[in-house]
Amino acid sequence: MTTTGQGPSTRDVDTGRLAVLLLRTSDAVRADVARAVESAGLTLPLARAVLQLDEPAPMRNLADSLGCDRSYVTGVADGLEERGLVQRVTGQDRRVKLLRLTPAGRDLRDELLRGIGAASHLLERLNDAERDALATLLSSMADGLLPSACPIGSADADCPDAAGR
Amino acid sequence: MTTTGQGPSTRDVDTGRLAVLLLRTSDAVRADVARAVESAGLTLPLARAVLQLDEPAPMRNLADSLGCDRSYVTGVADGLEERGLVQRVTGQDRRVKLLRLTPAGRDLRDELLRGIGAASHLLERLNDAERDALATLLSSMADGLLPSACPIGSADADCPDAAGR
DNA sequence: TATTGTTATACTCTATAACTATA
DNA sequence: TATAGTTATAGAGTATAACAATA
Repeated sequence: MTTTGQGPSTRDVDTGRLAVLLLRTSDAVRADVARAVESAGLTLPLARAVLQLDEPAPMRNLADSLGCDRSYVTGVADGLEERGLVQRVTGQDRRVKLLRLTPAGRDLRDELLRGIGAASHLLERLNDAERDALATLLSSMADGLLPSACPIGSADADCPDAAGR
Repeated sequence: MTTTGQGPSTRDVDTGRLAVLLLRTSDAVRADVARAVESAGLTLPLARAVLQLDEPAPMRNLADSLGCDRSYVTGVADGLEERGLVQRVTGQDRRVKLLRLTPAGRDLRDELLRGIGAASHLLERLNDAERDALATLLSSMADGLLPSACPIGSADADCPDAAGR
């Protein structure tokens, strides 16, 4: 794939092609995931929030890890609360609200993971070794992206000084 | 990454996690790409259309390969035509309109690829071998997705019976 | 009758700005 | 003064349905 030795900035062009290929592939995966998620009665954004909530997290944290604005998380939390999937829990810092999965929310999260896996047709084209390789590569890239919940060892329960903020 | 031997449907769960990781990573790449594209004066959808148009393609084909509706491509084509990046060319089947990059369009496409490559910070974390591996994996997955332009050897210029339709 | 591209319209996702309550 | 969450609103992206021209 990497076309070698064709002058300057060729490397950027190759990287550009790789980025475009990644977008194209991920769009198809996204469509697979969206189908699985909708058949579980959720929209994609709501589902992604549920999948992010392995641990209770301040809404602000969720906004960061979802890459969206705080205001958007309000609506997401409303939707999830209506469905009985999360609870808002006031933090020690009383400005903060943590989102915590209910038992129903945890069940749905597990079901979502299975459903998404079963519906991911594009990933089915890879054998076990290839999946491992892909996971490793993506992890290298994603390393450093903001994590879902609180950084380990945060001084108090509401993780006051999360990575970089 | 693949947690082995923990009961049934564990494989689906692992696949689900991989799909979620892919979405998360691709979102970050998308953000990188969007920045590069905007600094070239285009929106992301317009840019993706330009990048898809290595060869002139019927609008319907572009809709398929972009994974969107025909009606949306009308607006995309309008935007690109306004900027002098593409021309609409009536096909042999006179219902069909091909989108063809102008010289300015081709120049911009090349510039976009360079700009995107230079702005893809996440991909910069991979060395050459890792990029090749990623490209290979993504290609395996994307193989079979509808191609941008006409399938090679289409009977007449407007590729009447494109893959599967 | 079926298909291409177009138009008009509406919906979903998401951000911006201003507000409140804490800190 | 700065930050967390909320509200109201606006914008981007995209689809749906009905239509004209062509096959």
